[in-house]
Parts: sequence; structure tokens; C-alpha cells
Amino acid sequence: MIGEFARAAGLSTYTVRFYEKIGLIPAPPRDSGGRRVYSKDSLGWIHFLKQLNATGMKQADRVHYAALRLRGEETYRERRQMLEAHYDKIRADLAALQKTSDLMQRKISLYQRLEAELATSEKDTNNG
Amino acid sequence: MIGEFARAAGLSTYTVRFYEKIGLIPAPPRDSGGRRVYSKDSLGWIHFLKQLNATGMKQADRVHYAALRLRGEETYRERRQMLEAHYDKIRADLAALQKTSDLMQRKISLYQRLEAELATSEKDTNNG
DNA sequence: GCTTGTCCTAGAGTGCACTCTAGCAGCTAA
DNA sequence: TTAGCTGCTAGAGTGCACTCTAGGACAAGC
Repeated sequence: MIGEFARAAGLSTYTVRFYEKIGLIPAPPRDSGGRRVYSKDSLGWIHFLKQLNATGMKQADRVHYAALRLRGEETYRERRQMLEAHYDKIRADLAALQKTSDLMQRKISLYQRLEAELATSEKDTNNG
Repeated sequence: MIGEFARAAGLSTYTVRFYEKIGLIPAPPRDSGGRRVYSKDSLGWIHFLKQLNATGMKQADRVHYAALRLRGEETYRERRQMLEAHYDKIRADLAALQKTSDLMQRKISLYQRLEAELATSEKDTNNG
């Protein structure tokens, strides 16, 4: 059960158990043999977690968000505040990334020019 | 000397020595007492390194780039190729970040709506 | 001449986020 | 009935990128 779920989630079984241990995903029910039984619904949550992860939300914060989620309606406000904070971080990261993207483009052009100049001066040398 | 340089670079002295040890920054000349003497020119390189770092280039790759840089003209081509690869990674990261940014906005709106509904139903309860 | 501050080296320690091992149990197909 | 696959737990190990400690030297100011 955990193997199939992990494959569908794009995680290793190690990671799925680890996420459960630290409270990132709720402990699922078990079958008669003590094995974890997952519902497909949980995949959406995993997908969201991966997006938070990929955009640099700290493990501790993801765990906190997961705990809020289990508490229901009373945590709407705090969850929204966490999302707002993360949104601000993402906007800042986007700006920084865009800045470096521009720099990369300029540097690539520079190196193209330098390479061309080098080729030219080598041809000169060969001819001279 | 290292203290002043580290402050100007926005790094700790530990980190500056560590970067030198792994080859990220060239070993500077030493004064009569064996202390490192930095030229201000190196700050530009540190700044560039920090941008590569902040945009997720691996330490090993940064070290490789630094080594190419010391070898001069003959490595223009390989340096450009590394920058192109990093540029591609940055473009992908930008797209992913934008996607999550949009998701955050939608979720924030959702929670605002949920909070408003909750407030309404509480008022109803108070009145009823 | 002693304190304070900065520097040096080698190497140990930290925090994060997994990732794997050991040792064992249950199911299924050959 | 035994080999192979998957599952279970507790706890150890990994890789990255720093970050700090220990133990010592020198230079300036009180």
C-alpha cells in the first residue's frame, strides 16, 4: 500500500514514512496486517506540500501548516497568514531570480563575443 | 584583513576561509605576518558567486566554474556552456515559482472567503 | 607587561531533509 | 515450501554547506 502511494506521490517509501513521523502527512488507517492504507485524496495534499517545499518553505513551517490543517475551521486565519508570508517570500525570490536570469543572459552574450574575438585573433595568428 | 573583507562581502570569516579552502575564491597574497591581504576587486566575484548560490547552483559546480575562471581564455566556451545550463535551470525555476505564486493567491482568496463565511455563520448563531 | 582584538591552522560540530540498514513478518506464485 | 516481494519498526548514516572550537601568534593601547 505504501509503495503504490509513494509511487503515485513521486516520493520514496522512506520519505512517506518520514513525513508521517514528523507530522507532515496524517497517519493513515491500517489494514489487518498493520499496513498503511492510503486514500487517493491525500495525493492533492502531497502535491501542495511539494510545491511549498520546492519554493523554499521550511520543514518546520510545513509541519506547522499541516497541524493547523488538521484542526479545521478555527485555523483558517492563521493558515491564510502563513500563505501570505510565503507569497511575499515567493515574490521576492521571483525578483531575485529574474535579476540573475538577466545577468546570465548578459554574461552569455559577453562570452559569445569573447569566443568570437578569440577565434578571430587565432585566425590572424595563423595568417600572420 | 579577512575580517574587513568578509564584512564587505557579507560573509563570515569562517565562510571566506572555507570558500578559499574548497577553491571558490583564489588564495590571496599574505602580509609579513601570514595574514591574507584582499584586493577590493574580489568583491565582484563574491557577489556573482552569491547570485549563483542564491539561484541554486551546486557548490561543486561553482567550484568548477571558479577553476575554469582561473585558467583564462581557453575556458570561455565551457564557462558559457555552464552559464547556459544555469540559465535554463533559472527559467524553469521561474516558471515553477510563478505557478506556485498563482496558487498562493488563489488559496489566500479562498481562505478570505472561508473566514468571511465563518464570521457570517457565527453572527447568525449569535442572533439565532 | 598585560589585556584586547584580530589573525592563523586543523579538524570537529551543526542543521536540514532525507535515506538507508537491520531484523523481522505476511502474502503469493512456482 | 521456499524464494521473492512488500510491509513493519527503531535507529543509524548521508550529503550539503557551512559554522565553530581549540590552541596558538602577533600588534596596539593602557
